Amino acid sequence: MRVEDTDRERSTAAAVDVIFDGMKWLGLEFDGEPVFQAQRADRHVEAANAMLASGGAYRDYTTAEELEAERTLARAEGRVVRSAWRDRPASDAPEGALFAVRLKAPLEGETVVHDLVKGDVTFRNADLDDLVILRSDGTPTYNLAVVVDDHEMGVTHVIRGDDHLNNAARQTLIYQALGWALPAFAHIPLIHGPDGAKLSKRHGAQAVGEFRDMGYLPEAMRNYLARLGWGHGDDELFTDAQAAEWFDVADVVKAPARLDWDKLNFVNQQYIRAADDHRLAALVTGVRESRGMGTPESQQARLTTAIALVKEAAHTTLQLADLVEFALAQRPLPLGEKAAALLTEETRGRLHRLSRKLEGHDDWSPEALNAAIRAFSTEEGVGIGKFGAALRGVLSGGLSAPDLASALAILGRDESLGRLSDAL
RNA sequence: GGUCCCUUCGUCUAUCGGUUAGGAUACCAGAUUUUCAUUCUGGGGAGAGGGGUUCGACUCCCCUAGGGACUGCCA
Repeated sequence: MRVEDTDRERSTAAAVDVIFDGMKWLGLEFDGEPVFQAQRADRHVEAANAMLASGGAYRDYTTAEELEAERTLARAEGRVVRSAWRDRPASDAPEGALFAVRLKAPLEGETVVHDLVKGDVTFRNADLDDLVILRSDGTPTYNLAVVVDDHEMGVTHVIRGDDHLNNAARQTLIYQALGWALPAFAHIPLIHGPDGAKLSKRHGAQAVGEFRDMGYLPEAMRNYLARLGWGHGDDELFTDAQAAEWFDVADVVKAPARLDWDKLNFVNQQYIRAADDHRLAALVTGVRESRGMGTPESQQARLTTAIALVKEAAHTTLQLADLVEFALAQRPLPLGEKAAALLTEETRGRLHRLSRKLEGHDDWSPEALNAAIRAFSTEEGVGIGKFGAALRGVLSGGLSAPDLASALAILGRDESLGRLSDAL
């Protein structure tokens, strides 16, 4: 684990925390202690000095204004930016002037990046500019730092977004200037938003933590994300172990994939079904808390029962919280307008008789209750539709609720009969 | 502008020269049903366009178009 924090401005403690939190939540663990790149600046500077000494780099005294002018000119001429100091003797340098250190890249020939995903990508060296490796304040830049750290940390595979494919060529030049062996490169496509625009850190970034807040399970995210840009036959749902066994960078798709909320929701639903009810209860309790709703310890058992009976309908834990809300509402429940309208004299009588029947009912399993409701319907000589909606309204207080038998089972005998008697 | 990358159903993908181009999701229809959902069954839906190479191209090559990345003393 390495935090690339060479940009001291952007890399705040909060920004770094987001990274660690996100990884921890996603369940992506790492070996050893994290390395903070900025703390290895001395090593990076040493490498830059070595390049300076061997002629692989040069001091650039160009001012910001001059650089800007050169940039416009270079663009107009359709060529890459070149510093005048590349070939000027350092003795020309103004006394005490600040300088940046640039890689002295070859002007001729070509550089080939052997990429595990994209294949061999060839760049003409003339199209590669002399990137800055040390800023005028003496701090190293990302491109130098990664090369030095990857080398010294023994990194064998550099797998990153394909927005770095161009950098791979220039970093290759740094490796060569330093006389180091290259790691294997694999540039994987970026993930785009549903509209096809790129989903990145600078454009309304979707930090992983946001998915947690939206009610997604980390294992569902792992599965969904793995399928974005990669496939293994017809397999859609698989474990981490299977993914690890099947995955090979070489199989990664070359084109960027779009994030599809519908499919993410479907995958998440599958994982919610498979998830442990107590774990889900804890998550739902958290969701309720963020909504300003408490879930007392005394309600936990009912919450867990409710989750077991309704979770198959939930795409997210947010929806799951909605689905169990009726079970945790406090008596007496307000009767919604619709439910009140359904409570005609006839229906009241019917629910009254049903209530008496349920009082004497021992088995409060959904199956038994379902049978009881059906039997009652037969006794009354009417379809369930005649009183089902009203019963639902009384039990749920207008909130969404599962089928009647499940709702009764979730609430339990006392609460169910209590809600009925409140309304009647 | 320049360099580089990419292009199979709406979306995610399978296919690695010979398939009725498969699956998932989404969508539509039907069934189930006490709301919503779930579940089940069925259905429509794709190789960007044009040239080659080949007995045969989604698969290989070229061109065009479209999309994207980079072009920073950011990462």
